[in-house]
Amino acid sequence: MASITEVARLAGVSTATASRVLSAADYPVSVATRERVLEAATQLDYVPNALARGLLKSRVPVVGVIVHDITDPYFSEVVRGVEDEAAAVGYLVITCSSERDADRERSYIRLLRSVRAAAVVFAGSGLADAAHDAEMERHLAAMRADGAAVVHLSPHARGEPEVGVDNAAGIAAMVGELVALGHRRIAYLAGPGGLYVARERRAGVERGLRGARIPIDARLMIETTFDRAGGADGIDQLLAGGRPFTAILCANDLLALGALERLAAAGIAVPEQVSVAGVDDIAFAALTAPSLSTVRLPLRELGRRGFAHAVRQLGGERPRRQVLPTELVMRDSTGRAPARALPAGLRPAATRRPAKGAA
Amino acid sequence: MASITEVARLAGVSTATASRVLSAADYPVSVATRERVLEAATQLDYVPNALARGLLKSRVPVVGVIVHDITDPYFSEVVRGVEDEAAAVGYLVITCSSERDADRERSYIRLLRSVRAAAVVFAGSGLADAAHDAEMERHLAAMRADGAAVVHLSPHARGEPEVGVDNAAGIAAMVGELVALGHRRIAYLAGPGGLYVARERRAGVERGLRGARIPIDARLMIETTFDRAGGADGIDQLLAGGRPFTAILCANDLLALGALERLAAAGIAVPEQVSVAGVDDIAFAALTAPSLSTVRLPLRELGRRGFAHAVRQLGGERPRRQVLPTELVMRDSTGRAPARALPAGLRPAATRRPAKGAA
DNA sequence: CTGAAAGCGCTTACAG
DNA sequence: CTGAAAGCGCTTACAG
Repeated sequence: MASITEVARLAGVSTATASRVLSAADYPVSVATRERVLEAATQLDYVPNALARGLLKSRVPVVGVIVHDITDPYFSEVVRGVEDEAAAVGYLVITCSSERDADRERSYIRLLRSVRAAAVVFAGSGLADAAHDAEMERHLAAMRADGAAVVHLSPHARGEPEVGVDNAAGIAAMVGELVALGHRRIAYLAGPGGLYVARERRAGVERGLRGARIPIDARLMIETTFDRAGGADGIDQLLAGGRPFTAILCANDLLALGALERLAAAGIAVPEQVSVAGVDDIAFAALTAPSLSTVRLPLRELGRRGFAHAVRQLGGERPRRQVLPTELVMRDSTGRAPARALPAGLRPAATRRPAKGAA
Repeated sequence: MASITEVARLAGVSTATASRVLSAADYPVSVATRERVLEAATQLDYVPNALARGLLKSRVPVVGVIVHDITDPYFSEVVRGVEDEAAAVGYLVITCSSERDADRERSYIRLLRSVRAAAVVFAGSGLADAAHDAEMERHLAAMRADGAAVVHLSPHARGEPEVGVDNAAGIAAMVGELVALGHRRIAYLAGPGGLYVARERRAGVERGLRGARIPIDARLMIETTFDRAGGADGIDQLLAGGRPFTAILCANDLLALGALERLAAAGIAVPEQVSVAGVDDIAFAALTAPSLSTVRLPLRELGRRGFAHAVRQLGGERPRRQVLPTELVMRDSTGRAPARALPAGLRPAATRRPAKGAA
């Protein structure tokens, strides 16, 4: 690959001059010289070496995005947002699926530091773990000290995200909507208790319940993982638990999908016997049967804004925190509360359930 | 951030020695010296500068993956496979959503070259376009000349992929399965005619049909985009076309999802009135109602093998081409052929359709 | 408006 | 087993 030296030679100028026309946007160079350099560059198919430049600036136009799993539609949507914005300014995006594993996260951060990524955005929420947090804080401090931008899109140990979403308000609104439909016994599949975003959403549910003067029944609040399997498990626990409920709110759509599947398998009609709702509005939420009512999060926009925030940081600004609005999307999985609450209202055929034992 | 110079100084050795213990895996260094260097490195939280190293080797441990859209579950799955394998050897993966747009693809390749990515894997299929192909070939030749690895996971202008899947065999098998279920009038939503993978799949369908001695009816072969909207459009065209059919095979699952939605909206029962099948087996294929019969492609494995192939290329090997097997997954969207074929068998209520006009 | 030269942080012959 | 030195491809004061 041709280097700037070769371009300079072909154009009959010094590398300094070549560099100035090729990268310093507004450095004064005579028109004739400029043209000769440009001509030489295209002739040699010159592609600037970002490593050499990065070595000088100790920063390369690359942003790392730490996600739980790029395969999870929540995260691929956020990454796409980052990518759209990044592409516009010539940045490349590195995807890091950490599986919320401290070791993987650590090693990704290290690699990102080693390539001198200009920015890192944490798309997912932090997992409460003091030791890991402390170490992560050290890494991030080092990155920042080196001039890199760090942006969070979800709550974490070190506080609120630079660009986020009002999880609590969104889900509280959904509680309100369910209450308006006549539901008073609302079960909640809460996601992992250690995840900050899950805590925030749970707080929103409790706020919504309190707002409707509905006492919080701890036995209807189930901790789960954050995937479809968690949704199925949650349903099993609720049915086994024996506490009546007419609606199931899920801390995210994946949980709701799992719940819907499990409910269908048990022959329980949605929304006739139970209403189900989620949070996120991933692409597939509109395609389930019945289609899923959910709290829409502006995922792609979150990614876009997150990257834009990083760019501003890099530019020396101290951009202000942003909270993007959520939106209720009521589809077919929610309806008026039935006369008889589950699990008492279960049809005999559906009472079969795993022998896990009741609470 | 501490440099190797500082580590060397703290350890009381030359940078050459420090470099040798820190990176040259098996260079002979006395145990005592080695320990002092390692000690100094951890004490200073030394993170090697991949840019400096990359500048020397003119290659950085980073792989770019060109996808159509990271948000498409097909591609996020492949990317995850690449990532899993890459993480194991300390490589980072850069995601490039090109939207199959020549300009975006071009600019991504340029950026990838500028950061001296060690490898680039093309996850998606090429789009037939002579001018673009020629330019791409130039870029790739330049990358290869510079020692970078280039791997394709799908057919393209320059031929067969280094690691691929037998698209034609997979879909031909699905045709066979439908024939076994009594279908003889099989419609096909073919995807974009310009896409090599779509051509390959179409050839598979035709092969399957010929194998069953079923004449190919061009009016049942519909060109579409490769997304849900294309599936819906395809259904509209088939219904408007008036040619009888009892099954609809789709060139990918996204198309099948769109078809399923449109069919449901039209009140047509699947599989009672029509069978529907796809290709890919994306995660959601199991969750549709009815669940989708499809040709499973080992997407994650494709990504893994693709990256492994690149690594071998980088190691100077000339690894052989691989074709991964596909697998038929029959779920609930396919069944025995009905007595009356669509669209003649349509219930009156479902004949309403867009005023697009018939073929 | 232009150029000579130093230096970013590494690795690697070359010499000892 | 260890070190001095050159050089990868850029950018940027500094001088003119």
